[in-house]
Amino acid sequence: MKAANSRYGRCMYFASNTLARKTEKLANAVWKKVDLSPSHAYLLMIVLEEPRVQPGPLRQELHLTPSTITRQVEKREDKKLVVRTTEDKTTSIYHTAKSKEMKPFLHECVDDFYKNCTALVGKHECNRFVNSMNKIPDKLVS
Amino acid sequence: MKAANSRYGRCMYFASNTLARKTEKLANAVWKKVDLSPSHAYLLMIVLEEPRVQPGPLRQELHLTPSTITRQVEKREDKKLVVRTTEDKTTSIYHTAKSKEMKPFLHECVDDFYKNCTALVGKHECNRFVNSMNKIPDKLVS
DNA sequence: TGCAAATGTTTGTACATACAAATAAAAGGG
DNA sequence: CCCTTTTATTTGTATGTACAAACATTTGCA
Repeated sequence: MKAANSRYGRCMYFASNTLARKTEKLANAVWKKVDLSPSHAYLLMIVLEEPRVQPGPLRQELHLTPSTITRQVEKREDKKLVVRTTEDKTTSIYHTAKSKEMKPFLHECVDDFYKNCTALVGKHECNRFVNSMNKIPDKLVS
Repeated sequence: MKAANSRYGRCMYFASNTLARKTEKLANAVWKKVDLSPSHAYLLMIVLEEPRVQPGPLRQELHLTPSTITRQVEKREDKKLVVRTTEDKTTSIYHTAKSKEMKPFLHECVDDFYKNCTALVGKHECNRFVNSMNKIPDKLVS
C-alpha cells in the first residue's frame, strides 16, 4: 500500500518523515564511499570551508540543536577529522590534515547524490520540490 | 541563515530531513494531548481499525522496517495499549479497552495537526505539497 | 518424505537526534 | 565591584529508527 493511498496519506507529518527516511537511505549509499553519514559529511564540509567555526553558527546552518552539534563534533573528533579548542566561552572547530584530503571526495558525493536525485525524480521537479521544502520549516516553527 | 540560502540548500537529503524534524516537532506538540508520539499514534489508529493486524501489513502501511514495527508494538504493549498473540508463524496485534477509549481523541489530534499545518502553510499549498511528497519515495528506492 | 529455500518476526547493536539540566563565561546594573 | 541574568556549550538521558543476524515456520521440490 502506497502512502498516497493509505489512510493517512494527507498528513504532512507522515509524508515528510517517510520521504526523509527514504532520502536518507539513498544518501547513505552515496556517502558510503567516504565512510561518512551524510549528516556528518555536511558538518565536515562546513568546517573545511570555515575554519575556526563555532557550534552556534553550525547549529543555525544545519538546523540542528546545540546538543546534536556537540555530539556530531565529538564523533568526528574521535575519528581525527576535526579538532576542537575551547578558549573563554567560545569553542572553535578546525579540520585536520586527514579531513582536508577528503574534501574533493565530499563534494563529489554531493554531486553524485544530486545526480541520483535528478535522475530519479527529474531535474526540474527536484529543484522545484527542494525549494518548496526549504521554505516550509520557517513557517512551522517559531 | 536559512536552509534555502545556505550552501547546501539545493540538497534533497538536507531539505527533507530538516523539514521532517520541524514537522515532527509540531506533531509532537499536537499529540502531547494523548501522551503519544505521532508515530505511535499512527500505529495505534491502524490497530484500532484493523484488529488482528499483523506486523507485515503495518510495515507496508507505515513504511517502516520490520524491526521498527516490533519495537513500536513492544512499547505500546508495555503501556497496555495493544496486545500481541503469536500462533504458528503469524503474530496478531489487537487493541485494548484502554486504547479503544482513546480512539476519538486520536482522530482529533489528526484533525488538529492538519488544521495547524493548513493554517501555517496554506490549505491548497499544504495538500499539493503533501501529495508531491507522497509520490517521491517510490521513485527513490526500489 | 525429508531437506532446502523462502518468509515473517524478533533480537542485538548502533546511531542521530532532542529535551532538560548542568556548567562556564560574559555582560549589565545597582 | 559584586551579584544576577544572559549566552554558549556540554552532559545525562530517552527515543525512534535501521541493519544484520538469529529464529521459527512454512513451502517447494527432488
